[in-house]
Amino acid sequence: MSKIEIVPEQERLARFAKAMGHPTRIAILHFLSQRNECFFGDIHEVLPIAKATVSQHLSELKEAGLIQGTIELPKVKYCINPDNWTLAKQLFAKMFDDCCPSKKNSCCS
Amino acid sequence: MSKIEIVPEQERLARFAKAMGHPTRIAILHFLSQRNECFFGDIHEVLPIAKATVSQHLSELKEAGLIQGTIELPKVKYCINPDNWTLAKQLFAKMFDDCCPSKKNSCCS
DNA sequence: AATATTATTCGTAATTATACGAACAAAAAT
DNA sequence: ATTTTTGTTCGTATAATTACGAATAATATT
Repeated sequence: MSKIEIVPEQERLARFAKAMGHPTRIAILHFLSQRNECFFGDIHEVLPIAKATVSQHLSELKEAGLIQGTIELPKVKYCINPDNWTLAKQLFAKMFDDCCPSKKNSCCS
Repeated sequence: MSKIEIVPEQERLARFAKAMGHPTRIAILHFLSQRNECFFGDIHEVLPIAKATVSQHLSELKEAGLIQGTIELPKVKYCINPDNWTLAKQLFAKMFDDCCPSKKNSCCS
């Protein structure tokens, strides 16, 4: 049997998933998705955690590519990264459509 | 401003995402999605890691609910958990549809 | 120049994740 | 009864994550 080779697309999907793998970061993404104006302070204000921790979570989301931040002194404005958001959406959809229960002859029959 | 409350649905989504947040586990899910028969040995055979590690990754996926394992002595058969697979698919889709770039007046305009 | 505002980075502690080989468990085959 | 087959669990080492307060940076305001 040939070995599994993990392709870049799978690495990317795992990276997106990892970034989404914390309740606070899901909450941040949801919050960002509901607002036009999204400054760091707004996000921090509604979360029960220290600002250093909020900043860390935002970094994780930013490094994964799911959000982007722009400096608007003295504030920093965050928002969803639309291109990568679309990419992530597609990669997840592809993954989930790859298999059951929609597909016949699946392992889940 | 009211505080964010993380709802169970978001906890569940984060749990799914966390389980998918490793390239090896993405590869395992993809492998399972492509096969009818999925024994532990088949999975281990195609991965370049120790069986103890494979078992750990399968546990993580199982505890998150994405897969299920049934004993067929002396083997263990793994497959996608169809109900939770559908749930995960829906939760991710809902998350990604919640926001841009499909939505107008989004934060990403 | 000094102070205030805003958010990141630093330093650190505690927890969790990842990986391995060895030991173990359970039943089938000899 | 012993051996073989198949996976899990144990013990352990290393790395990464999560969280906090304090320190810092960068600019605007006074």
